[in-house]
Amino acid sequence: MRIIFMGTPDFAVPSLQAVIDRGDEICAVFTQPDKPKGRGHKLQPPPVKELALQHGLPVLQPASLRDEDVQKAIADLKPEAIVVVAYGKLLPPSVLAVPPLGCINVHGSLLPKYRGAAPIQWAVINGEKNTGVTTMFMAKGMDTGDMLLKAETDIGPEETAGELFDRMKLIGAELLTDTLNQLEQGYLKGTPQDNSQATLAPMLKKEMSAIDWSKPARQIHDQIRGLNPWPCAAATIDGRRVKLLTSQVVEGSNTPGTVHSIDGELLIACGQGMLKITELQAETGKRMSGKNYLLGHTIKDGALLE
RNA sequence: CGCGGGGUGGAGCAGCUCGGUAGCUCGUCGGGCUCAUAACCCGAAGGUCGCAGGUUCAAAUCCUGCCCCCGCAA
Repeated sequence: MRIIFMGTPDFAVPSLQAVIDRGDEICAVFTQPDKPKGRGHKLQPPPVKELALQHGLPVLQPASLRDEDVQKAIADLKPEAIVVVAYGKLLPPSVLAVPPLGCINVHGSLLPKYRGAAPIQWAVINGEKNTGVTTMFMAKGMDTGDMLLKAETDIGPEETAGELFDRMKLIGAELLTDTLNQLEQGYLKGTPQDNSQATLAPMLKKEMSAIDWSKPARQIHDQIRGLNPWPCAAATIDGRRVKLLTSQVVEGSNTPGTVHSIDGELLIACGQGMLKITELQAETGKRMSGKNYLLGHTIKDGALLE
């Protein structure tokens, strides 16, 4: 099949690999422009670009798809299908109309739930027991198109969004392969979404890292693992900003926000139950266990801010 | 030249400003003690203080260069 692939981050890499492995004719790979990243603000290529270049695929990085020249270029490529995986840009209607087989998207949720930019993280934050990947035909709205195939997966009670991400990008790649295979054979049809069941999973914001310790430990635990690895739930201990990376819900109770050192473990009282901080990272430090943190940082029993 | 923090026995930290005995918590090993406890007590092993130069009678500490790690920001 003659395909244009559009994608940007790590999540899209296995999907691009899957298309490559299928032996499709990839006439172009669209990805976001290189951006200054990391210390030193060096320009860094998106992961998808790196893989594309390794395979000698033509890479295009337009700032916008609304540009008429860009749209014409896409049309001139005459793709049979456009595959979009976490591209990060909206496709205008004129682009959606280009490929005869349609624009196929890989989305990290069981649609119509969790439409939007951060479906995986929100599923964890909300304490969902399972989630999945959906492939669909793209339509005008945000993740509103007709659904093609789904693959479910359980969410572990301690699993972080990052870990789930790493699993789901592989599931997504497999599902994409199945979807393309079946589309090629011509018997796969889209199923409309039940809009009444739709929920939104908007982009995460840094402000979400603040913890309300009056909430039940369970909820805070979900917040911590859902925001890991970015932006990460954070607390201020002795005036130092500390990211809380992983945790466990334990028995106990005290004024919400109170810090305790019990059995050498770092515990924080919540509105209901307590939270054992199993892994954290201080401002300038490496990530380490709560135990190790306590070895080098004397913490008096006291309240936490933020 | 985006801003900033850090590399010290196995782990996490202090010491560096005001150069001169290697410190703390934990772990490890040996011994003791208790009905018991995240136990406790006594003792021991274990460190090229990231690397290389420089200043000095003397450098973990001051100066220079390099390597590695990390936070912010994006």
